[in-house]
Amino acid sequence: MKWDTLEEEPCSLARTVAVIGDRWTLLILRECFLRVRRFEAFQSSLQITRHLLSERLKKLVRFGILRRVPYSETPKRYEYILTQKGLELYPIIMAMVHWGDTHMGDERGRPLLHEHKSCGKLFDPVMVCSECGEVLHAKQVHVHAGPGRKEASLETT
Amino acid sequence: MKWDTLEEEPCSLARTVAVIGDRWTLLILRECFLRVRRFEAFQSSLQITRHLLSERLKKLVRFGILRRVPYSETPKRYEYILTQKGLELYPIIMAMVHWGDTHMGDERGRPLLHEHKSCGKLFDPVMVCSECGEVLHAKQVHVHAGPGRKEASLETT
DNA sequence: CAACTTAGTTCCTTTTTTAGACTGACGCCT
DNA sequence: AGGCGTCAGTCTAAAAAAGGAACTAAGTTG
Repeated sequence: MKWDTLEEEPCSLARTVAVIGDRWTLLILRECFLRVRRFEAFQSSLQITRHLLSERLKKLVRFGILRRVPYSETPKRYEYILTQKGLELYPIIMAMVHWGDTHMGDERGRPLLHEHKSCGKLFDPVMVCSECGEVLHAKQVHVHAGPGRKEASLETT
Repeated sequence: MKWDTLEEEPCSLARTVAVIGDRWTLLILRECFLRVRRFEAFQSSLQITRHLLSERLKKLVRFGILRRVPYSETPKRYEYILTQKGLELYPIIMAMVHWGDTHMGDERGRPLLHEHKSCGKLFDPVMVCSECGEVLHAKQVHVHAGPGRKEASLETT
C-alpha cells in the first residue's frame, strides 16, 4: 500500500490517516488549536525544519483543513487558520491528549488542564453514542460492511 | 525535536504521538480493533513490509498496547492482543473514522457502519464534556497550564 | 522427503526527513 | 542611504526511515 493510494482505500480511518496521520501534522494541529497561526511561530515552537513545515502546511491547505489568509499586503504575509473541516478534528486531538494524560503521564501531573466554558469546570473528553448517549466501549460495538465496501461483516474485539 | 525526546515533552499529545503517531501504527491498530491478531494476517491485509510490521508490533508491545500471547507451543507461535491500555485507544480510532466518514467520503457511502450493542442502533461517536455532558467544541474550551508545565495559560481558537 | 505454514530477519534500494545556509521583500533606525 | 531585523519561505547535502524481495528457522502435512 502506497501513501498516494491510501486516500482512496475503502476505509475512513485510512483516508483520515492519509491526511493527518504523521507525527508533524498532528503536532502542527495541536499548535493550531492553541491559536498558533504563523510560519515562524510554528517553526519556533515545534523546532520542525522549515522545509517540512512548509510542506505540511501546504498539504493541510490542499485538504481544506487550514486556510492561508493574508494578514499584511506589503510585504505579503500569510497566516494559517483552521477551517470548519479543520476545527472538526478537535475530537481526534482531544482523544489523543486524554489518552496521553491517562497513560503517558509522569509524577508532575498534567501538562494542560481543559476548562469547559459552558459549565466552567475542568473536564475530560468522553466519547458517547450519538443515539443513546452511553459511554462507548470497543467491545460494545458491532461493525457492519457499509455501502462503500462489499466484504462480509466483522465484529470488534 | 527528535523522536526519542518527543515522549518526554510536557505535552500529552506529543507523548501519544510518540507511541501511535505514524501511519502504519494507526492502521495496525485499526486491524486490532477488527480482531486481527496474527503476524501473517496483519501483513496480508495491510500490505505492510514484514520488516516494518515486526518493528511496529514490537513497539506496541513495548508500550503495553499489545500483549504477545502464545497460541501454540510447538511450533512457538504468538498473537497480538490489545491490552486495556490499547483498548482505551478506541476513542482516538473512532474519532478518526468519524472524521473520515464526514469529510473524506465518496459517492458510494460509508465503508463501515457501527452498531451499538447496548441500544441496537447505528451510531456516530460524539465527544462530550465529562462534567456537564454537553457536546464539545474547540471554541468552548479554555486551556490552562497544569502542574506538569510551568508556562502561562493559553486559550484555544 | 518435498512442499507448505508462520513468524520473523537480512540486505539492498528508494524515499523522507534533518540541519542549516541562503533568498527576497520589505520595515525600522539613525 | 546603509545596516540590521523579520517573515516566509527555498535549496542542498547527509542521515534516517521505508520499501521490496529473498532468506531463515521450526515444525506440519501429504
